[in-house]
Amino acid sequence: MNSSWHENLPSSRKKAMDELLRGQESAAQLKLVINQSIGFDESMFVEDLVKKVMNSFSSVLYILNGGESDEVASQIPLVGSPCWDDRKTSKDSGESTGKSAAELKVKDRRGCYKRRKSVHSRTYDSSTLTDDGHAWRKYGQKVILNAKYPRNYFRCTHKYDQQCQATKQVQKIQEEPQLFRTTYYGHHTCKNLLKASQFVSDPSDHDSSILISFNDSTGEHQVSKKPDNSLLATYQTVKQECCNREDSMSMPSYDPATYYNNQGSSSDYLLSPADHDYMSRFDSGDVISGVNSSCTTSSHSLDVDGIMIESGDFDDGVFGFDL
DNA sequence: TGGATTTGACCAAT
DNA sequence: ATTGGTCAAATCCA
Repeated sequence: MNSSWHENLPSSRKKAMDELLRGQESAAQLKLVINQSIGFDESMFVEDLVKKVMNSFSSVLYILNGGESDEVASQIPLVGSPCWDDRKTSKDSGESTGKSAAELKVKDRRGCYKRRKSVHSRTYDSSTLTDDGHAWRKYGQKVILNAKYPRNYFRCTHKYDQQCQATKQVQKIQEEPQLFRTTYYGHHTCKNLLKASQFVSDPSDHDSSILISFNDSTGEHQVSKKPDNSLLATYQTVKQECCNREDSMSMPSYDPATYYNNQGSSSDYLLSPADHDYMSRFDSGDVISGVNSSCTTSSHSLDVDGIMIESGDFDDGVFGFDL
């Protein structure tokens, strides 16, 4: 992600996008004002409306921007390319050509992945590893240079049956070994609706707050709970992210990711419990909100992130909360 | 026995 | 040449 997309646009389109961004910002501010002035029930209704408004902004921005995001484009293999994931097919074709399976395997894998650099990510720190509502499968662990703890790689369980491209990395934070840093890449395009009903936040958690860190240069943000003493009532999806080895991770359970599509200035926002609720409900729209998006590639979840990735290149604070 | 994890190897980016 | 992300065979486990 870089700043060129915005600079290179025709001036009329750029103006339109700037205007939309202002409208989006205003909607975000409106939400905050409303949250402070009305009751919980009304708040939920209003938040829903604001979310729809902001999604509309995001969708239009997305369309004006060409309807494509680096993230999505870079992570979905092209049909017919070596990465197009039908490993059975590639194996079968390998046998039919007479070349050794090993040789072909190596060739088939060429160019099948790229390093993440410009890809948007959401980083979330937590002292507990609890369920984020999705089924993950570990596919790798790597010792990282100058890092005391290894990095663990997870992909969505439905990568192959539903072509879901979501992945995440989990690593103990060296400075704070009691904390885990989870970085999410891509979006779930799987229909994993079973999880939604099980996604219940702990009422006791209302006393806690969340610290979100925005990083303008990278487009990243972090959401950390402080204090992190919450555990969800139900955890069920992470298959085996727990082990007892000292040099690895201790992952008793998984926290529902309270990361969410957000972007703004390089400031830290200390959210109120109400905001936490809000985030819990709308995060990952797919499984949590159930308001207007499902866990599909359609529209908003993707669009929003696509836009928000790039919005970091705008002036600080252009975006408040992206819903 | 099928699905999940482990772990060494492969490969692209730097 | 080094490093990080991914693959896939071997292994584990319910």
